[in-house]
Amino acid sequence: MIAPPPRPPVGSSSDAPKPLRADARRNRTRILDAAEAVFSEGGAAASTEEVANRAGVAIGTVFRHFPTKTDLLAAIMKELLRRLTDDVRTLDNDGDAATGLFTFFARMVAESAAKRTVVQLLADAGVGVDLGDSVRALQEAVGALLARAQRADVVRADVRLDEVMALLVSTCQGALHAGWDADLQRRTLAVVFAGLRPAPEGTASRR
Amino acid sequence: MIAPPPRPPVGSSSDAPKPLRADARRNRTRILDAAEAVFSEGGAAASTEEVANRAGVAIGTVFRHFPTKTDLLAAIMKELLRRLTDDVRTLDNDGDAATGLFTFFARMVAESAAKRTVVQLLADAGVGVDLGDSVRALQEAVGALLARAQRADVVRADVRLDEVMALLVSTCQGALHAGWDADLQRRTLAVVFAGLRPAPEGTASRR
Amino acid sequence: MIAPPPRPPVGSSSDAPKPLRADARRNRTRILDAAEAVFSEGGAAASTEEVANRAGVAIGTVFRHFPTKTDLLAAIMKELLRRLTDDVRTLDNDGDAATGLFTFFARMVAESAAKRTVVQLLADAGVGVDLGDSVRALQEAVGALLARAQRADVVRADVRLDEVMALLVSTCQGALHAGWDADLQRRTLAVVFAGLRPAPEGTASRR
Amino acid sequence: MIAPPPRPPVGSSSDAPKPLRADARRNRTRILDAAEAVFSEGGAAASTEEVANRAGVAIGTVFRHFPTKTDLLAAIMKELLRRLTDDVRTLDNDGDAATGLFTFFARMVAESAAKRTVVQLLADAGVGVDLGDSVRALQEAVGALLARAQRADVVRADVRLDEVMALLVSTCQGALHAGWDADLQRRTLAVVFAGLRPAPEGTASRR
DNA sequence: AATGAATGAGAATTCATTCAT
DNA sequence: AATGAATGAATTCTCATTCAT
Repeated sequence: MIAPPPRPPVGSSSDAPKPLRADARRNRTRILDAAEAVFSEGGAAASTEEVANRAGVAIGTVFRHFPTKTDLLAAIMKELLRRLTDDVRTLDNDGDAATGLFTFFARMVAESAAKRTVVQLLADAGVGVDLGDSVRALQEAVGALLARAQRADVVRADVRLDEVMALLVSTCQGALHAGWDADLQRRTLAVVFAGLRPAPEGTASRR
Repeated sequence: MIAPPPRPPVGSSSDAPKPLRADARRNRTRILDAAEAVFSEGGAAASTEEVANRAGVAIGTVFRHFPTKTDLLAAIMKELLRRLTDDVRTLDNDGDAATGLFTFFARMVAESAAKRTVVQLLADAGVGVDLGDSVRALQEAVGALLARAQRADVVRADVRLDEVMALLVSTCQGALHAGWDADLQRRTLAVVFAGLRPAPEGTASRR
Repeated sequence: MIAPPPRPPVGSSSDAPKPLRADARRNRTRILDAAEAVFSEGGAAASTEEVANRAGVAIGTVFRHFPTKTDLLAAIMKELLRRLTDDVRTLDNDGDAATGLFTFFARMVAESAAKRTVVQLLADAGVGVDLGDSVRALQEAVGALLARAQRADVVRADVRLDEVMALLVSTCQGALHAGWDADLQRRTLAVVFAGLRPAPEGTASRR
Repeated sequence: MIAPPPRPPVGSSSDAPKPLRADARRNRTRILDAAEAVFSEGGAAASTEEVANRAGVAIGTVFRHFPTKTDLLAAIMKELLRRLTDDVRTLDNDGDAATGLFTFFARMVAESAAKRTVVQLLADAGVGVDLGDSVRALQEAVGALLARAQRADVVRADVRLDEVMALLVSTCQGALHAGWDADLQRRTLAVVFAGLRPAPEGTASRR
């Protein structure tokens, strides 16, 4: 007579992290790792079967942990966003208001260049994956970094979080194209960073 | 008077634009138009059948003109790149060295925001599609624009074509994400443009 | 720019019987025949692949003709209902008002006993398959038969089409159970028929 | 006082109701209840996992009690048949020879209409489920009821148990189709009952 | 005995591509 | 050249059943 617990809606924020059996937790991790690798290489179009192979589990196991492919994609991306957010917060607490934002920006772009993950996934499968909270968390963390940078007067006061995020995402997305070597990365960021810095004394910034 | 079949352009693999029957040429055009629309809406994952439907031809006809789906994708993108290249050249011949590069940049980003085409395709199917010549042509055209802008002293002398293209692609890719309204577009570009402009007199640009 | 003709909704009554190519029509027939056989034997749970094998076509061909398994089931059942309806109409036009209804009833039960088709399918997959028109057609045809039988005074006047159909379906469904040999069939129908006949003179039918 | 394990009924294949631990017996009951509910709602295609959920046990527990899904289905149906048989016997011992058979018939059909159980299951999974003894028991009980009804002269003498069972199963099966409301049920049964009653005096029943 | 994770064989469906008409 | 039917591999997802904990 007891109704079965309804499957939690995809992407819901109540990620009830109920304690898993040891083997289950081990597999979950393996699957996430495999998925990150597989989707990084092949984009969201890569097959779930390939993920299972790479993780060394049967296909059914993947689907037991992530009932749909979308759930799996969402899980990877949330994990990634969590790591990034932590990273930003650390930079924010570390000190050096002058470089925090730029450091993070550069670091994220570098990582994108190495792994297609973030961006490729955002571009491909972005639709239909609900990441709400995770994205917001990252945004707020970056917001703090930006505020500090502005207080330290290394970023123009009229720059808003909006466009910083936009530039960040854009540059990361760009970074995964063939031909972006470390040098191009540096030079591209140099332009962006120059654009963020305050125009010196008498210079009217033409917007 | 019918021109003799022109020698295939260097580096292209069998573009042989051999003379087509009138109906065939008409179909080719329709297919390209339909494909651009379909792939813009649904990404490279959209089906070739859908393209055929939209073009009002049978599926076989699509494959007669473009032996593989990849060929079709390549053709669309070449066509697009050609249009862009023409656009740049026009701007270059028009005059106003001071604004050409910025105008083109802004125009392309705006178009990206409206149609997913360029970027979506680059992101999705980029792999395996050979666009060599077309991309080079666009790059050279932009290069000319950049050179003029630098001569007019509205872009820093040490900025290279490389990073301009990188910024262009990145920003376009960013532009198709939800939430990029016209205002965000303007503010994001403002940062990039500010980054491209020469640092006024005594300011040392820290790179 | 021309929108593709939308796939007609499942079970819609506009079965646009557009002229098919010869091979396509041949395959369609083969598939329907195979499907009738396969689903008769294994119930609606039988696999579409099995249908394809039996029909001697590839699985894709089955799905080209019937976009979902449900469509295929609906098609079989409509076909069957059509045959039955024709059968009833013939009996209705033939003459002998006294026996028409009983003959049809018996014939249908006999057929059910031989092939599980009708009933099995109705029972299994009935849900979700829209047969509206086809069923109504059969019902009306039987209604005519019933009316004649009542005018000929071989069926009680107070019997309604409703319960005749109910008895028909029930008996057919029963007929496919193991153990229904011809004799049991005859005896079971005898009871039903006796129940339909008018109670003689002074007998009050206790309902 | 606990009864000793009864000797397994003749003809059954290893029903060995060996004494179970208290919790095991409780689980067995819960599983059976859950299974009846689940399969009634979703037909035999419903998943065993769903049964486990509804019963509040793990899937492994279900399979420990019933090694295959078929075993579980068989168990439900046996249980159901047992209840029905008890019901018939009670009616048989109760008195009122004139109405016993009709009452039971009507009651069973009504129950079918409410719960798909009996019939749906018979139709869906009937194949491969061995119910031998249980069915026989029900049949004998109904046979007794029939004999009494015939002795009381409310059922024709030439009606055999065979066809009574056939009518019963058929009508139950029919009863679960959509549209069988209480009224249709009554009218349909009225025809069947009229068919079972003796033809009054001078009327020759045409069989 | 119970638990619940893992397995892996299907099942339905899609789609690029081929080929007979 | 065009048509559109046929092909069949690939993909996502389900579920009965097994097995380690």
